[in-house]
Amino acid sequence: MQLPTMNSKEPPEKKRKLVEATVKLMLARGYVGTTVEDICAAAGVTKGSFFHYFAGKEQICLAAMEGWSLGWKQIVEAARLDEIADPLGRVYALFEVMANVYTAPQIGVGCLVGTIAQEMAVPNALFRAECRDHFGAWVDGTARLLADAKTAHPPVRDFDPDALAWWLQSMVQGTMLIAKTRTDEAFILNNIAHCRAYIESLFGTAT
Amino acid sequence: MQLPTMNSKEPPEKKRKLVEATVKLMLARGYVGTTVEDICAAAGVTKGSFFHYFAGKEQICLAAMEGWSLGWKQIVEAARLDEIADPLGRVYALFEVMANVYTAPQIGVGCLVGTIAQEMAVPNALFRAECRDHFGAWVDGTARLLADAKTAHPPVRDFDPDALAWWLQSMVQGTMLIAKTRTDEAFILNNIAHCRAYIESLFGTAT
Amino acid sequence: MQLPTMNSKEPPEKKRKLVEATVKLMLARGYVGTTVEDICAAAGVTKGSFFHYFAGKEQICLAAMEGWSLGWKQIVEAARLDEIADPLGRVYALFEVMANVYTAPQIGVGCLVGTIAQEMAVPNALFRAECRDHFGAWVDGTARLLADAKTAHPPVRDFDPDALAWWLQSMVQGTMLIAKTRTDEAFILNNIAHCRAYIESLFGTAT
Amino acid sequence: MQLPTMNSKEPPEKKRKLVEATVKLMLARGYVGTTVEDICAAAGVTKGSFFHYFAGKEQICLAAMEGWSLGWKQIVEAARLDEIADPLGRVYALFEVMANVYTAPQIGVGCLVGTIAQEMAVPNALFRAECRDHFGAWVDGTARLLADAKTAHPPVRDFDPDALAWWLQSMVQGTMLIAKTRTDEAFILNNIAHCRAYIESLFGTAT
DNA sequence: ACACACGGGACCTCCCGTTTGT
DNA sequence: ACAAACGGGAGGTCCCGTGTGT
Repeated sequence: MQLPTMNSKEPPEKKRKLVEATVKLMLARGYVGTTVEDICAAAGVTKGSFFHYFAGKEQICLAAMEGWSLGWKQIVEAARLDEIADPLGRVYALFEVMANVYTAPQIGVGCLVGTIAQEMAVPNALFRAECRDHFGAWVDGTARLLADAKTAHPPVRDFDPDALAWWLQSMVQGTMLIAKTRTDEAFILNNIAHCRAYIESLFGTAT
Repeated sequence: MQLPTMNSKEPPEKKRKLVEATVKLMLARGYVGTTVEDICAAAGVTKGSFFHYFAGKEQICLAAMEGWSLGWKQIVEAARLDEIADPLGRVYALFEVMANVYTAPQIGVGCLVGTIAQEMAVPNALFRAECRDHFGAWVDGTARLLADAKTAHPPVRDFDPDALAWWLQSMVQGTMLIAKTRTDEAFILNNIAHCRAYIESLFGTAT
Repeated sequence: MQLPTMNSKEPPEKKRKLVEATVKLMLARGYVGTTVEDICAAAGVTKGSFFHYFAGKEQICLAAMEGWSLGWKQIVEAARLDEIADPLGRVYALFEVMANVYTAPQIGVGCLVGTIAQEMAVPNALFRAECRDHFGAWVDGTARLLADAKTAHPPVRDFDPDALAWWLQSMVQGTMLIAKTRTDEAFILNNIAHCRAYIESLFGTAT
Repeated sequence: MQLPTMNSKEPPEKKRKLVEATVKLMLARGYVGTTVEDICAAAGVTKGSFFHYFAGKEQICLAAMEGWSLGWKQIVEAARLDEIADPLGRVYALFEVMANVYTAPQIGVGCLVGTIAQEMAVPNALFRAECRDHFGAWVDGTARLLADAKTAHPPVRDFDPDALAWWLQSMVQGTMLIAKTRTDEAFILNNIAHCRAYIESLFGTAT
């Protein structure tokens, strides 16, 4: 007898490879431009396996977005923001994390959720909702940081944490989008710096 | 009887219709997701005519982006920013223009150049360069406004007009992207307000 | 119920059918004049299957030429020329074989390699090389027979076996070409007779 | 008032250019592989003119074959074979002419009639007949030379002038075909030499 | 769990010839 | 005589998903 997967809790190797390949490919070529066969080839898997694990392209894309969000969540968690005493410091630390990740050579430039949203949000209601939720989750986290900062440091200019978090997310998405057309990472750092400067101006901590 | 084109200088009616349809469709479905057949159907033109005017999908897309940029240029020109005495007022007026256009029910939400960039910038070098140039043109115009404002009003916090313009363009792109997943236009107005607030903080004109 | 392929070593039935149909159709209509749809219809196969087995029209054409050459090789081998004691007799026997095949109602008149060469050798480097090699293989075999004959029977007029073999192949190709415009097989036999007469004159065996 | 064509007897410049382009292109790419637009572009003419002079692709191809045959006729006539006293010498002189033309860099390698025949003789009855006639015309001329030679020099081995001429034409076609896959002109000269050697053997004039 | 033959259809490209106008 | 817009349709490619068997 043969043991299919040692740890029945972990997703099978092939399934993981497929999702990884999907993330990488769709990040670069978008949803429609990525074919199931491309994904299989990149994952070193046959189509038979693909359709064993996923009902179709749509499903693996959803899984890839889920994986993407989870990955970011882990990156942020790994930064141990909660160990930073000053709530406003946590916000600035988040900027640091983004600066580090976005300028490091990873799977590729861009945000998978944003890429899918741009292409599929209008024609496909499911993707629209899913992307909105992923954006929303990120925004919720950021809004919480901002709200905490606001509580700790009365801002010189009032703001709605939620609205500001959406604004920040917009900035992130726009930066990732334009970064696809440029090579210099100075642009990314510059954008982050301006965002930080704005936050500082709100809290009156500008030097 | 119908006259094909009275004025031989103007592009033929059908060609214009094709470009318009391309803008509208690609804005919503992206490049790959938009079919030449869709474009022809939307423009009320046969495929035979399509290939009479354009060498292929790529070419009509480039033409569509050109048209998109031109359209924006005309909108901004129509706003007669140069009639505003205060250079900084011109910057704020530009925000007004964007706010008006983005919240008006036009061809659809989003930016065509950004949509193409997201999907095609990585896999297609031609599109990458073209999108970069379109972004660059918009940025140049904005940077000029900012530079003029800087000359007229010494900022309380120094900034590079060019870098700030790229930051603003990123904001625009990110906002358009996320707007595809949301229905409320308050979000767009909120983002613009935050940008304006940042500019105000730079010039020390915040109330 | 039908078993797809019993012997996993043999190429699938459908693949073989496709190659056969390609040979037959391209022989008659040439490369460009033969459509993939025609091939599929003639083979009783769907286009989906076609592209499962072949990357494109070019590939199936190469396979068809390969099959054509292989078929001729088998025909010649079946003639058991090596059992003929006199090397010169083998040459004459080869003429017999050609006469038999060319006048028998087979898949159609003509040579597939020659047909493709005529149409594709100039514009397509791959086909040019491939056709040259197929011609070369046939020529090599014939040249060997001629060299053996020369060793056994000192010719009254010297000749280069290789050059003579190329001359013979030219004759074969020209005959097949012109045969496409004529219906009488006497023409083919007449051409072969003249070639044989020339060989006889070289060896001084003319009656 | 404007004179369309000075000499109303000569075909218009554009018409001639079209035929020339057709010859050149179809020689290289065959009939189906040559598009009307290609021809127009190569001739520096618009499609409007094309369809003014020719009813369609088929017609210009027929004209091109006619022109090709006429060209050869003129080349042979220019050789002034009739000024050669010995009829057999005329035959050998014809070989010289062919050797000169085929090894000179002309419009391209190959025979237009043979190229069209290979591709179109089977599926298109009109082309089949036309090609057969063009071949026949060449064969008739050669057969006459051979018949004259036979009258003047009793051959050591009898032959039918007509059948021998067809055999020679086959050789010519096969040589042109294979030449498309090779670059060395030595091959062409070698083939002609073998043909001449055979004729010599028939007349007993071999050295 | 996985491999692969297979089907149906969509998409881009482009071609031939006509129509319309100069 | 010539130029160009235009139409209809076909051809090559390829893609997603299913079925069948191991």
